[in-house]
Amino acid sequence: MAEIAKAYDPSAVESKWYEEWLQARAFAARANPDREPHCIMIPPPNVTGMLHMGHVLNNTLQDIFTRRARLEGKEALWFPGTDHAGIATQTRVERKLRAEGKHRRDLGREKFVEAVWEWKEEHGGIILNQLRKLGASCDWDRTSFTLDEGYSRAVLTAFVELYRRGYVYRGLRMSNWCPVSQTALSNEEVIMKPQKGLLYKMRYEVVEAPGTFVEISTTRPETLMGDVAVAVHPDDKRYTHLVGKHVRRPFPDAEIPVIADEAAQMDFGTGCLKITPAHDALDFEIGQRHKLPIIDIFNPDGTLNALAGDDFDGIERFAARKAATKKLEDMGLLVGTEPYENNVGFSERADVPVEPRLTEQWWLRYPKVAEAKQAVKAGLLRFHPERWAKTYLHWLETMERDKIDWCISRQLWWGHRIPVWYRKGVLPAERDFANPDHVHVSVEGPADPENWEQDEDVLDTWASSWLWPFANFGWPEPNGEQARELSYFYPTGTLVTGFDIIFLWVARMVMAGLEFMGESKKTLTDAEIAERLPFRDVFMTGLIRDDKRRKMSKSLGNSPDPLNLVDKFGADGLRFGIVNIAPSGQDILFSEDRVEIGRNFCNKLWNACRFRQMSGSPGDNGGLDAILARIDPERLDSYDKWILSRLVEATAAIEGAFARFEMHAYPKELYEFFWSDYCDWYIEASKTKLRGGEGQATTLAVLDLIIRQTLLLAEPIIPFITEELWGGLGYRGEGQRFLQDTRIPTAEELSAALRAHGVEAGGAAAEVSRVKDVIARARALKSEYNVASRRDVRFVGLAEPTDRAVLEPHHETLLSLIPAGSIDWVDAAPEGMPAAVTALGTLYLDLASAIDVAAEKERLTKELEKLDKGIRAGRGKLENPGFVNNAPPAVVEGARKQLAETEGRKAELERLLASL
RNA sequence: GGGCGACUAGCUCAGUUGGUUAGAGCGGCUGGUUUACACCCAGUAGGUCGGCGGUUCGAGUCCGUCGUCGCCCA
Repeated sequence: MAEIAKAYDPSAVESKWYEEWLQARAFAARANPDREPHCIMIPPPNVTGMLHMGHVLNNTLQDIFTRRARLEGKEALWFPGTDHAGIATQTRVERKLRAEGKHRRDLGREKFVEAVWEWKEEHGGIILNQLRKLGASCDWDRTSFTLDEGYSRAVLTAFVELYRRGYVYRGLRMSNWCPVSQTALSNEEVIMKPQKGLLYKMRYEVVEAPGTFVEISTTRPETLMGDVAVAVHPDDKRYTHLVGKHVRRPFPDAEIPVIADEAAQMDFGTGCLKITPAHDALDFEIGQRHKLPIIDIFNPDGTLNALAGDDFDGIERFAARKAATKKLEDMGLLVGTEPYENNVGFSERADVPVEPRLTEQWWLRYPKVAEAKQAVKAGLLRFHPERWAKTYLHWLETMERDKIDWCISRQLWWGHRIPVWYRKGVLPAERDFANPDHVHVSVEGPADPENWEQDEDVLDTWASSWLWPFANFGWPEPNGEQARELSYFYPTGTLVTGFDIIFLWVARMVMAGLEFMGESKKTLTDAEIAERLPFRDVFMTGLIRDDKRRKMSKSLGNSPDPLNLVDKFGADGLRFGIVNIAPSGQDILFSEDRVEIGRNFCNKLWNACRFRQMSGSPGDNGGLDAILARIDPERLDSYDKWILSRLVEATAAIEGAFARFEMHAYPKELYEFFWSDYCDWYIEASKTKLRGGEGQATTLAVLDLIIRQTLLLAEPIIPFITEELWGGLGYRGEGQRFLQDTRIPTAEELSAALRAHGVEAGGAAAEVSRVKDVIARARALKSEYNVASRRDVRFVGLAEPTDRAVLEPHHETLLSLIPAGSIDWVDAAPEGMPAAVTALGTLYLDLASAIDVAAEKERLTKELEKLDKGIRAGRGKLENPGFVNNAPPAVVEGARKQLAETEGRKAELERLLASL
């Protein structure tokens, strides 16, 4: 590096290095028996999606895990790709068509799908390029897409296999219908939202007793045309006499029975429930129990049909609600309305209320549910933070208990078309799924396609992405290399994802892995579960919100474009910032000023290296041993030893953070060590030594050693700046291209290397902390007397000989760090000077002007009060036999020491006060 | 209705098997262009750790209970 600029400018550095990494294929990984495998599968973003802050956090974490693994000498694969996002993508293309006045049906299936592919080629992959800007170290040559040919084959194979194994069936059932997308949805794609609406109270006349009425409450009067009964609770004495009788449905005019069913809640409204089996899941069940007819009054697009009567035919459902209310009112049947809040299911993509609708769909009974639970219970699958395991288990248990199946068919064209063919000429009503002459299910399709018609529907996107961890390695028919990779990289290491898709994706991937990664088996042992799991650890990130706790959304305009943030803070700065503010698994309150710390840290790192460069000519930095060889252990002072032991500690702390998946602790530890300890104290203390003299070479080597390890510790989080500095300061070893080609020394290895070189780093901490105390108190005293900025002040010191002996070697450092012009040690307390009582004696500030006795008294008294509080606490403890007898000796000893020190300071303060 | 979580300085959060006199960043205030860094440095104010009770020699940390807020599932 020629000369380091004053401020770090990320933009040039970042694009330069990313280009170099790509050129060198630095992120390529392969099955390599010489190394431990480490594999992360990217949660595939929507192919036409754009990068948002959630992606930034999520992918930064994946990159951190991947880069750290590389530095640990593992074969690290981060597998990238995108999913086809059925509804989202299809909707976007349909919107474009609509702008041209066209509908997808005008194009026909084939042409429409072509149009979507064109859209995908044009807009797809943007998000992957955005990830490159972030520094993502994916093995890009592997970039996968869920509609790729090989991947599609896996999806169809899974369907066919599950059909053969009895998990997949076709059924006429209540499903969630999105009137905008006009497709069924799974439960997981329906978002419950509390809605403020009205509870309509209306009355139906009793047929057998004209002139008498029953009152019914409903939130959806527009469905009354589909009513087929009124239900009351069998124990409800108010209505016992009506059960078996009839009420009049006002329009279309009909007599419908009053039935008794336990599902009717006595305390809801009047206790009378209108039953509309075609448009409510509960009503459907009640209808089944009582063999009631089903009247579907809705069209697929959410308008009403002819069955609702001429008045309503073709009317949109919310307009119909108003019209029905009006009509009830006109007929004198509307008793009243009251404000009411209830939960309404919304389509995740289209954000409109879903209609419960009776349709024929393909369903999947979840496989390996027991094993999916066992995986967590046996500790084979771990969630971080751990509590998500409860959410996961709870969902699986509900799934099992309520026998909730997964609706996997979608009435779309963009996706994997369901590999089922129906014999032409066989009417749907007569279709026998057990008869292979009627229904053909296979990946290849029938041998005589002219006699068959393929199912129109496609599969849910999640029914393809749940195979992600193994379909990407060529399952079900991996070629030789893929087979080696599958057995090498699978099960993958850590899945990094948001808790919002724990059911949609995480739990399903687990079940898919358990079902397919190995021969078909009904039940699995723990050992088999361990082999088949798609990943061992699931790291859950929080949701990013704005600083007012609102979700980030386009409509609110509170969602910053990550690339703008990259421009502003650098990719490194953004990465550091976002990980630093992300608490473990909780919502993250994002604001730009909270990310500044990342940019600032990079600048600090940059300038610390700049300082090193300006402090002396480079030495051999080509490896840890080369640097150690430049250190003369005899010349290390306590500051050197202290910072080296802190380096080992920081290395260990970061190792611990990774081991425990405490990612928020990682940037904090780095920051604390490098900024607070190294820059604020060590560098400042080393400046006197760096001015020249025999120790200079050793000090420079210590700087080099600290920076080297810091760059290695920091690279996973800030890869660009570390790469730049790594090369610039000559750390690149023989034949190495990048920082990542170096193995990071563990804390143990580092401390062993230091010991082997004769450096005993431990033991200096206590001394350094006392010296720091002296400096801090001297600075505070200066500040108190408004001479903080003066470098020439004189201090007079009074200390026990042992304490003075400790301070003696630090004389120059004290002068430089306080700063002070001189410290003169005396044997008797001087008069008329304000004083600071430190851990190593008392320092008097020699002021030219007279001391303000009153102010000094106040200051000392205040400090005395603080000490008294501590002394009371300390004595309280030590006078308590329970504490002395029960607490660990080290704790008791610590308390004694502290009390003694505090009492010593107190005595000194009292003496000072008395002397005033 | 079932479940999960949060409550610590003005704000956002650390605080790992209970053990010094509870910390950081931002913000506030004071003073500083001392040749690494104003994306900086030094100093400083600010907290009955949501309330109450319990266990313990010792509780921000464990247990109970109440309160407030958030999320998930039905």
